[in-house]
Amino acid sequence: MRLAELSRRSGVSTATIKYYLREGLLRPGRQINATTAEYDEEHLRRLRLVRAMVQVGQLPVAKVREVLGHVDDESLGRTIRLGAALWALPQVPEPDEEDAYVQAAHEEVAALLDRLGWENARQLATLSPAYRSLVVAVAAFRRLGYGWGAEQLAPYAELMYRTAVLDLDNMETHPPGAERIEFAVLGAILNEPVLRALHRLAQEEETARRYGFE
Amino acid sequence: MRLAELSRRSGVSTATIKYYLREGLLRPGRQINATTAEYDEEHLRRLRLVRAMVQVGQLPVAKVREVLGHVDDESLGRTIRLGAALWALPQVPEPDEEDAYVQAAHEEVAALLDRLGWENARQLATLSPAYRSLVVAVAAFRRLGYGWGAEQLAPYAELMYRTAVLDLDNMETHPPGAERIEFAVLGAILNEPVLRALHRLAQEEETARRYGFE
DNA sequence: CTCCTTGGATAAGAGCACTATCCAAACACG
DNA sequence: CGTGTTTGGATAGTGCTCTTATCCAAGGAG
Repeated sequence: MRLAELSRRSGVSTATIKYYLREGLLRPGRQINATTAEYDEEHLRRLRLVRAMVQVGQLPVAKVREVLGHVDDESLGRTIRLGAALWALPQVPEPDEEDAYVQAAHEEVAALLDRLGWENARQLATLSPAYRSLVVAVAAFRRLGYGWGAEQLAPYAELMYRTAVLDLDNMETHPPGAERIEFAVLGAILNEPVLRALHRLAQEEETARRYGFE
Repeated sequence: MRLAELSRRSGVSTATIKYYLREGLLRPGRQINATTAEYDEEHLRRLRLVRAMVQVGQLPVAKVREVLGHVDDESLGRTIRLGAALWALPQVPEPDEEDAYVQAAHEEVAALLDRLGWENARQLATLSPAYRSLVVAVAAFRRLGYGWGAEQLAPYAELMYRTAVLDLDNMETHPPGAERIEFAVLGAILNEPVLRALHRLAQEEETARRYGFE
């Protein structure tokens, strides 16, 4: 298939496909001659994956390249590859460690992990971007005068833990192999919009149940 | 307090504060004379709120203005004000209703709501941006060949429902009044990063438990 | 009186995701 | 054949957003 057909079947303009090729999100097609290149189903699939990440997952193009780079890196073990891909996801800006609110949030989050018995997360704490993101968010709440402590966070954390269990169960229904990582990464990226949407829908439902539409 | 002090206490540069003033995110200070204006604690609070929305909540500045506009709109009832603010949050792009994947996703999501007995959400379906976001995300999965059906979504939805119950319980611990809406909106916006971070942390924890670190 | 600071207006910059324009090579078709 | 369209690659430009820089006249501090 040539570029024009790839464009038609994916619904992405040729100009944008060229852009993705330049950015290294898509491998170049098999060059037939100076002015023609041939693309295959794998390109189409990859292109749809990129689109899903960009449009639904709201990932910046540079991040997509980084994530796909980890997914494709054959030199790494599977778990590491997945982890590396997930850690490459965009995060909130670096916290200012001098800030008193940030320090308080640090302690709060550490206490939360202890209370939950998340030993592994506790060990990864200084490294994990998710940990830092949590600290930043908790600090933002505190700065505004709302106390989010381990006590309030714990029930949310329990629910998220059960969500993560679902995620991994889900992943294990797929046969191991190269595309399992792709599925896992895709899951991690596209699950979040799904969860967010479900969360907002649930909020609407529960608000209506409690207070009606009035 | 003058602009320079507002800047110092909030950690936001004077240039950026001026920008927010221009954009109408911050009410102008009390004008003392031609070259001096006086700001108070309320300005500082609002500025921190704006910063939290922009930096932690990742809201575009235009959305922040819109959301705050709804929060401040005294002419509306409280529930409506909250709803309007939440519906102003950024969503995924409009789905292409012609697309077969989108149509299939529509049916899947409708089936899900029926199965869950979310009558209110079902009624709001055509209006709610969250519903549309869900449809888009599910369609993206299907386009890549992964079937996300009502069956797989239901357990996630249950967990999100319980999260929403926590949200509202949490909100009700705050005394009713003007700032309760601010708290609710803030909660809706800043909760999401918190949930996302907890979710990722939980994934890391569970992955490590199942597969170890390497 | 002098020098620094203030707030407002305007312009400038940087980053991102695309999009439009050219171009020469190559194929399609009457 | 030849003529007109299509191809992929290179380059530059667009529109948007958030933020910063530059000017400016008026005020205030020492």
